[in-house]
Amino acid sequence: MEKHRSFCPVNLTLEVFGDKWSLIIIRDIMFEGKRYFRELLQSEEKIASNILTDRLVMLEREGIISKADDPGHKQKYIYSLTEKGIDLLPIMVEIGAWSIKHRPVDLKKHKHAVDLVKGGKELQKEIRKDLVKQHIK
Amino acid sequence: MEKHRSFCPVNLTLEVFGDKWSLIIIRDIMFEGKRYFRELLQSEEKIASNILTDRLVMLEREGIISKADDPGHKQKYIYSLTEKGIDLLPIMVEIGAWSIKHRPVDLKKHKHAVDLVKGGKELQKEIRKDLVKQHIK
DNA sequence: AAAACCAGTTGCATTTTGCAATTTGTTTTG
DNA sequence: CAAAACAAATTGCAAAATGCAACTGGTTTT
Repeated sequence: MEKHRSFCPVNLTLEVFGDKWSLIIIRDIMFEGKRYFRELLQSEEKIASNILTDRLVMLEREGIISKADDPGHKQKYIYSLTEKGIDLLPIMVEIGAWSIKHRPVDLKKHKHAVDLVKGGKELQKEIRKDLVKQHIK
Repeated sequence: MEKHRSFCPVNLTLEVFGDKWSLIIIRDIMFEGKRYFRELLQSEEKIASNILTDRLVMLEREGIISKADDPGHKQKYIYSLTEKGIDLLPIMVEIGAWSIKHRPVDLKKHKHAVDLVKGGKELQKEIRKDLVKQHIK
């Protein structure tokens, strides 16, 4: 039985990403190239394995990522972004822009984020193309 | 003593907005023209008064909104967006766009959101100007 | 003077999160 | 082949956040 607090666009997004971890996972898959549980566990912010499990299940249920067996390693799974997940790129970029302007971002450590924000729609389009290549089919 | 999980742009944004309510409040101030506690309490999603109090304090502490006495009503306070708050507009628009594309948004009820997304950067610039006029100085 | 309004506050039950240890099975190493 | 390391979780439990309803002290309206 699915239930929504409302059918407002902002709310419907918060119902998926309104927590401290979901977008961290998306960030690591999208920008750090992480594809495995163990890799995602290594985030700078130190996500706990039970939370990671919970979020991966939720993100898969919501159609934002997909999970597939790793060919050649029976107990490994590879996580991919779906198109719905890749479509989060513009949100991530705007979040980056706001954060760089208004929060104490470590600019040296996150130069790639600065570049992405400065790169505009053209760079975004390229990154999107790479993501599609890496994640979709 | 302030402490961050990391100095990544995405994380630093989540440290402020990584919950189910903060952006709902921003939405109501930004797009619904709400300025008072009682008005914000009337959100469609039914925020509880203690949560609202908590988030307004946090958002003010983070410099995203400001709180001022209402002239001519001793116990009323008026909440305004700061420039930092108004700068969230592009994030809200991208959230709206993603949600309209991928989540079960009620398009009839939220036609203004559809318009905003379709309006592009020009409309966004106008809305920004209105917000500055209404909220800053 | 009474009723309604205002911005919260309080108390308490439920839910979510955080952390460390453990589990079940699979690969790799010596 | 046996032992160690790796993989994706699961479990148990304490702490923090959330949700809900009732209440508070004061102000404005009727």
